[in-house]
Amino acid sequence: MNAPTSSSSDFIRDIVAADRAAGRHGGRVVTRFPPEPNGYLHIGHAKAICLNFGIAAENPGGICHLRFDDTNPTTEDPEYVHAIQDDVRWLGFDWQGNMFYASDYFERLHAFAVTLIRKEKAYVDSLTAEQMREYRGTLTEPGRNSPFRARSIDENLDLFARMRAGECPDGAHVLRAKIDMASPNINLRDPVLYRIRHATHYRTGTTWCIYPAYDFAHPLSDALEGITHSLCTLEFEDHRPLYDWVVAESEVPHRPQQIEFARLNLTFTVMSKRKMLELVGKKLVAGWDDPRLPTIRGLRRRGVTPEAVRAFCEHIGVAKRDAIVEMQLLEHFIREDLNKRSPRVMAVLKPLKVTIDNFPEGVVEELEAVNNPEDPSAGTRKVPFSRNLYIEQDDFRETPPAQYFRLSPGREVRLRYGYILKCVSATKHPESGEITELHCTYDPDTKSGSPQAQRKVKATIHWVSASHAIQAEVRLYNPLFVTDPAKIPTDDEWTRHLNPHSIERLTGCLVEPSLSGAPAGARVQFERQGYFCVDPDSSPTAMVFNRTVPLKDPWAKIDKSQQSR
RNA sequence: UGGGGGAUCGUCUAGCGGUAGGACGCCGGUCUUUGGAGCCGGCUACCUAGGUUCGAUUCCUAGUCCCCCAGCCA
Repeated sequence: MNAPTSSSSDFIRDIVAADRAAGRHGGRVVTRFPPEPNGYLHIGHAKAICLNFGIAAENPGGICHLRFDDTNPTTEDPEYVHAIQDDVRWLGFDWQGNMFYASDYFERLHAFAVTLIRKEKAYVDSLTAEQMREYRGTLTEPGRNSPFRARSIDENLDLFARMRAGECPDGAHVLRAKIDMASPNINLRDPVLYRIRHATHYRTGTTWCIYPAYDFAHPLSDALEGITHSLCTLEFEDHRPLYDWVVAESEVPHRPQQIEFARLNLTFTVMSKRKMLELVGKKLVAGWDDPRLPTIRGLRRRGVTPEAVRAFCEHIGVAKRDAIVEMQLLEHFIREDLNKRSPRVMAVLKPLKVTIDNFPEGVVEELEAVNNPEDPSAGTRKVPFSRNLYIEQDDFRETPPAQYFRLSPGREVRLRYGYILKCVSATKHPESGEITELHCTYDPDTKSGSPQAQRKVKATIHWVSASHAIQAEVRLYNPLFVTDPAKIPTDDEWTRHLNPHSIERLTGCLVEPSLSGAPAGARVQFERQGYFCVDPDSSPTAMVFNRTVPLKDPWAKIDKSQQSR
């Protein structure tokens, strides 16, 4: 009992393992990731991707297909098809040539529909959408049979042919399964199998004007591809009897099995395509790759690595209960991953000028800095040190509170990789009283790493050399919502709950010169400021950095204790 | 008062009749030539009520609460 279990174990993997052990499907395991190309992939999709591709990879000979569920011509676009492939690949998965489109099955799907009509398992209904809704009944009342339900096979065949031939306007008829209008499961009350849509499909053009519905196309696509385990989210549980009905009545040789799991929800963000589309459409975010969005592209632009996403997905597990995962958990995996791979550099977000009065003018000393204390192989670099520096405004207090060990008049701190610095005086703006410059002295005997550098001071601060530092803009990304979306009561005007400070732009930041020419996507950790990623918009003279994980002020404890005094 | 699902620390998850485990988070300590890192310690959970059993988170019964379903979306 209570034996430690592998992190990649869940009820679905148990089912798959049991099926293999029982020799079902000839011991084969074939899964699929079936997005509709009507939007960009997000972290919720990443969960499904990791699950489907993961299960395939764990089972000898297992494969996972990528299939575009493109059965609705009005919402789909090749832009999404490309983006989806790109994102799946970026996440590190390979469909090994097994990429399919439901639209490639349209002819075969149509043939199945004709077969169903011949078996009197499907009929053409000519009720309007509103009438159909009335006939369907409610959750508590059974539905009634459509007056068209009794049409003859020949009439149905003829009508269905006319539908296909384009003789009927949108909405004139639909093809419905003949199941049971009194079923307590509403999905079984003669669901629509085909509808008329005079629209141009991004792949089949105007070849078709009738399109199969999800409930018809999906199970048959699975069957056609030999999918063994068709994993989908919980809201399709009620569709499983229909899924099985379609597969059974269509008499396909292969019987895939639908298994449902809970979709991923994250605090302080949205995962619904509809809402994301609204944010993008109303320009409340910059685009699908806005780093505040939980899209794969947004995460990527923020500097999140595929390894971090996969580690997160593996950790959250797969279960049937509804869950809302805390954003901090995702951030934990991002930090953990970045911590190992990000070189540390010094940066000053809110600069305060410092002049070292006893350091000669015009002299530049090269100090050696460690690139990554956790990875010796990352090596070292030279950082220029001179008479004029900038430090972080927060690293100086004119009247230091208790427990504040950084600079203040008369106090000493160590400059990271450099010398001990002593503050002599602070210059103030004559009117605002704002500190504009610090005059300091340094102790030449305290160079970092030198044997004489024994003296200890209470704090170490970071800095950049004024004449060497490069200009930067830093974008700080905060939670998208002020209130957790799960707690927002109504659906309308939900965008009012967006955090007005979800992005803060800091211009005039300074970073050390080693970052000059850092490519877009390069990840760094600014000493004490967090993890940042070079944005594609970056220019060599004024770099743009996106923060990957919201910052918790490391000194907050001190400041808090100050406030409460 | 229809049908389908689900309830374990604040959060996510393990458990399959035998001392309720892990992770995040939080709290405290420690280290310090960055820390938000590292290290050490602590925190809090089986929806309820019955029953079966030597023993129930696990099995049974009855409740309670939560989620999903009435698109010609997927």
